[in-house]
Amino acid sequence: MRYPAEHKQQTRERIVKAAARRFRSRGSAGAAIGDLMRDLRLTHGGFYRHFDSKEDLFLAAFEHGLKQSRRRVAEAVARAAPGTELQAIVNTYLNVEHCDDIADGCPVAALASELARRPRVARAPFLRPLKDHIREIARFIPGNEADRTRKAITLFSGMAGTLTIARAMIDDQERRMVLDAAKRFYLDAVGR
Amino acid sequence: MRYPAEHKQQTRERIVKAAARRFRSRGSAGAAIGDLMRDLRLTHGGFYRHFDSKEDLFLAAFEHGLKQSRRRVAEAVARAAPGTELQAIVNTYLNVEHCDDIADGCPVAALASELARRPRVARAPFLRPLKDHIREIARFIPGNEADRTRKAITLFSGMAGTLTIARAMIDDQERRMVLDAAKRFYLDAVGR
DNA sequence: TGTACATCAGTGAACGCGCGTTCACTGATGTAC
DNA sequence: TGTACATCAGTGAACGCGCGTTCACTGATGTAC
Repeated sequence: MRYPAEHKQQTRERIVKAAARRFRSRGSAGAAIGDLMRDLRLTHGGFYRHFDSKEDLFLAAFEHGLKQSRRRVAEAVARAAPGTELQAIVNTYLNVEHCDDIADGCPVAALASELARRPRVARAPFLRPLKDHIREIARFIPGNEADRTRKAITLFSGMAGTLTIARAMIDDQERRMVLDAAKRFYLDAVGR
Repeated sequence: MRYPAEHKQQTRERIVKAAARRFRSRGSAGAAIGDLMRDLRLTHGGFYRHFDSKEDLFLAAFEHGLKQSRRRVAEAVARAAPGTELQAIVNTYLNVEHCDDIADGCPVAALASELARRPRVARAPFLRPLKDHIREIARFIPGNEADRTRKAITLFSGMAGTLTIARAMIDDQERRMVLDAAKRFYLDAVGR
């Protein structure tokens, strides 16, 4: 059967969205194309009308996840009182909801170690949007240009590491402690 | 053929050592038992004389990696002039050699996201030695007991996150920049 | 002291399963004439 | 205006491969008698 003009694009977006959740939750190796498509009421064969390979989808899913993150940051900044933007960013990242919601959480916290294992060439397209994201955070850090960038990447990668460790914790209270400790630490250190 | 008394224990250790390197380099899904054993001039069948399952080995490999890390920290502390232990720890972690040597590097930086995906019960044995490690770092942080622990876990998880991001970078100079920025940041923030 | 038997680390074939990818096919709609 | 053909998102069987795990077997050494 032939589908309306916009149909293909919509299907692609549905696949990317679902994949972005799945990859973050289970990792690349843990997320099977067949399962993904079945959940969308599609069959696995159709997948290759939209993507060249699983790796192709992985990139699209990572980009989608980063876009979500950037939107979250932008919203937090918009809601923040002038001068408190950076605190808002840290609060949006280091909280229990974000920690518990890996499926829709920061793709860097969920997938960076897998990214690091890919060959150099394969990493380039992942890094471009990642750097854009970091640049946006840098805007709200005091200091000169170079200083802001350095602090932004330290803050961002540090928060991602903390989120990952917090997710490995078993006890909910401990998880909260880890997140709160880092929150205070960064607000204190970067805001200075 | 029957082997000398100590032989089995030695073989087990060889497997754990090789696995600890392989898991960190390639992740759990990327490291196959067959390849691992072949590299050790053994056959895959023999593996199950030493371990119940791949997961069993994964735990042993993680513990081994953490032991390596703790030894490195202990050595850095021993070499450090009194009062500079914390700086020594940060310098030992956030440097290009550690960054380039994922196979023998911090297992938390390499494997924490995989750990976080395991079911709660499966995580407990991984967390025990991890907490010991963090407690050791806490010894060299100024402040009261609770404060030290909080700062130690923030520092450690933050550095692990930074190391992971640095490993994803393509440009060597950029990698160095990321590591140096974090080094300065943490020395400044924690030493205070 | 010598002999028969038990032990068990290691071997390698085999099993079963999951997964990424391919491919011939479907059939409703758009298009050319 | 009507008809024949092209298009192409989606289907589902099939392929090929890798991998974790099992299992019957090997054979040198330790042990019981």
